This record gives sequence, C-alpha cells and structure tokens, in this order.
Amino acid sequence: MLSTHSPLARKLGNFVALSESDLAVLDTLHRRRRSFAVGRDLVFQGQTHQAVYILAEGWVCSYKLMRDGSRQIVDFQIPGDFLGLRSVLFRTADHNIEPLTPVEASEVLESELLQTFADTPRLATALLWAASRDEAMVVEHLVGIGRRDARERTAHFLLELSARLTLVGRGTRDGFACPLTQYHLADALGLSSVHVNRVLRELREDGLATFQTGQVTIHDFDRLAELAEFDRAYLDQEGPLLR
Amino acid sequence: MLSTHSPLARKLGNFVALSESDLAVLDTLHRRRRSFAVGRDLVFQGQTHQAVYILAEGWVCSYKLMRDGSRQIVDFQIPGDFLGLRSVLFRTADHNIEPLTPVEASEVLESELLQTFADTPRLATALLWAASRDEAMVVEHLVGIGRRDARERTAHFLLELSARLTLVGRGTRDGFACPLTQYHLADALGLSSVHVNRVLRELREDGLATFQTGQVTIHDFDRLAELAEFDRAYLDQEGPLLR
DNA sequence: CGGCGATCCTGCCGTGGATCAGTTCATACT
DNA sequence: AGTATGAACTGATCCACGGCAGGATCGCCG
Repeated sequence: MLSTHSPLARKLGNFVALSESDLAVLDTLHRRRRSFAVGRDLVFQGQTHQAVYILAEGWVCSYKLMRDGSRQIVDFQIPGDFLGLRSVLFRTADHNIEPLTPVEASEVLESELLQTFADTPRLATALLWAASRDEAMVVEHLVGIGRRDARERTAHFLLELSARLTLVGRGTRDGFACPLTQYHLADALGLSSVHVNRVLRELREDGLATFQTGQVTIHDFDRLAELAEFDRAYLDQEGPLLR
Repeated sequence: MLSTHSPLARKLGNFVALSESDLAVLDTLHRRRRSFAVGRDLVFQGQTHQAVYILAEGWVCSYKLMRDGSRQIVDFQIPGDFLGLRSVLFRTADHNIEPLTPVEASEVLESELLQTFADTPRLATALLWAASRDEAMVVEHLVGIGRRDARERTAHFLLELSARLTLVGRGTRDGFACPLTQYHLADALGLSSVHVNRVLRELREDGLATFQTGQVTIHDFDRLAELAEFDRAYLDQEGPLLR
C-alpha cells in the first residue's frame, strides 16, 4: 500500500509510521511537477531564492566545482530524495545539482515547507531522520576517501548504491540498473577516470563485480562487502521508530 | 541577552527567532548534567540504546575506526553541538565520540527529544537546520579530502574551525585556543602526522598561520582563505529565516 | 556509407604523500 | 639532576595514483 505513494513517502515510512493525513500532506507537496533535461543543472552554486525539489524519477548528482576545474561529486540522488534542501535553509546554494538522466521532480516552495514543519511535526521528525541518513552517507563517503584505497573505495561505493536502490525497490543484491559513467565514478571517488577504469577491471577480473554502462552486476556480495568493510547498519532500519 | 542562555540556544538563535517558551524548552533539555574525562569515549560504534548529549563545555571528536587500526575523524564538536543525534535516530551508533578535553554535557533521552519535536515544531525546524549545517561541514570536509592537496586542506580546516568558534564567541579572525594535537589533525585530514607537521611548518614559514599546542594564530587571513578556496557562505547566516 | 563524439581501455612516467627510522624539545615525575 | 613520556620535527625511500598520449569500440547523424 505504501507503494501506491511517492518514493518519498515510501522512504519516510521506514522511519515514522505515517498516518493518512501525513500522507495527504506529502501528496500536496507534489503538486508542481517539473521536468529537467540531462546536463542542464537545476541548482547552481551561489544561487539564492532557490526552490526545493523532491526527486520523483531519474538520477541526479550534487557536486562542487573547484577553481582548477576539477569537481567533487558529493552524492547521487535517486527517487525519493530531496534536492537542494540545504540551499533553502541557508538561502544560498553551496553546490550544483545536475540531472544524469531525464528527471521528474516536484517543486516545493520555502513557505510550504516551513508550514509543513509547523503543521505536521511528525513529518518534520521524519525529515530530520532523512537528513541524518543523508549525512551518514556523506560521512561514509568521507571515510572512504580519507582512509580507503581506490579498490576498497570503489567497492564500498557500489555496495552503498546497491543498498539504497534496494530500499526503494530498484535493485537487488545481484545488481542494479545504473546510468553512471566511469567519469562520474571518478568525480565521486576522488580518483582519475583512468584509475577508475583500472580498478573496475581488477574488480571484474577478481570476480567481484562488473560495471558496464547501464548495468552493475555484483558477482560476489560477501567478498565485496569484506573488501570494502561495508557495514549496512547506517542504511538499514528495522521498522519505524515513531509509531 | 542570548548569551545568558546555553551555546545551543545561541546557535539555534541564528536560524529561528526563539521565543521565551522555546528557550524554556531548551533549558529543560539541560537538566541531566554529565562530566566526561579526556579519552574516555562516550559513544561507541555499534552501541545501541544510546542517549544524545548536548555539549556544554569542552571539545570532542567523532571518528570511525578502520580494520587496519587507522581512524578517520569526521568532525570536531564544540559547545552547542549535539553528540550522537544520528545514533538515536538510527538506534545504533555508527561512530565513536571521544572527549579531547574535560567535557560537560547534558544527557537528553530519546523520548524527551521526540516529545520536544512534537511539542515545539519551531525547535524541530531549528534542529533540522543545525543538522543541515553539520552536513554542509561534512561535505566541505569531503571536498577537501577529495580535491584539495595537503596545504589547501589544512588551511581550509583551520579557517573553518576559526569561523565556527567565532560564531559561538570563542575565537576571532586572528586565532583561537585549540586543544588539538598534530595527530588529531592527521586523523581528520586523512594525512600522516609526519606530513601534517611539514605542512604546518610551510604555513608558518609562509607567514600564513601558526599552529601550536593550545593556540592557533592566523597571520594572514586573506591569503589563507585564497589558498584554501575558503567560502564562508555555508557557515554564515544573515539573520533568522523564521521570525 | 563515413565521420564524429562519447566512452572505455592501456602503457609509461612523474609525483605527492606514506612509511620508516630516527632526533630534538618540553613538561612531569622521582 | 636524572629519567620518562609524549609531542614536534626531519631525512631517505617507496608506492599508489595522476597525467598524458594513443587506440579501440560504439552509437548517432548526415
């Protein structure tokens, strides 16, 4: 029954048990539907008066540009994720958001959002939880870049994507459809695309996982998780905390 | 007048204008005072049924341990910051928290916290903001490790600490008191302590900043900010969003 | 059909930072 | 004063990863 609702409702439902009226409020946030084309950024660093979006369909990445032209992809967002939530709370965007596939998203106004928090504290709690989960992922990403070598980092990245996609029903333990290129991986992992390529070859030759355009296949989940020190505690949730 | 309240109230006051009753609720969260000794971790990775704390006095760091014994410090917390908020929302801690100085903190029960969210949506919004700000810092940290070299990374780190401490009145643009050792810097920056030492020497010799135990002195803020591509937009706030 | 732009793949060499193996310095303890 | 301890500092060596350059493959479009 949750599946008849938006991916966002599905995600939040993992944390707080949502009432019919909560779900109705979530639905009202989905009124202004927008489409975005691949590569046309929908949020720019430094932009003010930015709307928030709830991603309904497609993949995007959020990244920061450096002076020297290189970029660091901070995270990929998939359906059910908020886009630019921080930008509203700070009133100026500190990152860019780029669609990697054609994207469908619902625009939410700042006033609507703040009103929702005030009217529906349960949802505010759920959103706080979602924000914490996002932070946990960024932290894991940080640890990866700081203390894992290229192989471990890549392995961890693939496992995390797999876990997230599985949660919203778009992947399994064996693999998932994935629109990313090796360049995206490089920008996300803090590696050069050349090196990413080598690492992917190694993972493939070792029978751990295959990354090809459009499809990621995980051949040996356990060994991959072992290599990556992957701990899914920070993604799993054994049922709603708030009933 | 805000200064008569807790550092947390002071911090949140930057985002939402807090009423007397909001402040009173915040005060009730500070009832259970606890003290912690240096080096005795107050949260452990994997621990469940964890309380949250509001840091009142002292510094702590949150970190993750790797299999090989190395660690990645994810963030340092200073008075006014929450400790272990994620651990409650996830019901199991995904990191450790270690006091770097003697610490005073208020213990907050999970039930109290959730009740506060429900009763005082304004505070929930403020906390969401604080969580977003924390995430922004982790993101900046991530970008630093991924795309900045050791010098830039170190410079950025010092500037960020300076900005945060200035916000709570414990530092100026010229420097701040700082209990960290070079080992802490190494664990935070993803460098070896040896290399940190070399980088600090360079910064000192270039007349940019001096890091000594107990005191950080910034000699040339502008050149340092230039070197680090430091953008304080993500920390600044031009006044409360919610009035 | 042939040309063009992405993407993927590979080899070779340069380098930033890790690691090892120390020395110096400061404070604290006896 | 003499010893212990922990932080700061230094030089020599090594290696993971980046940069560059060239090539293979595929899909798209005229």
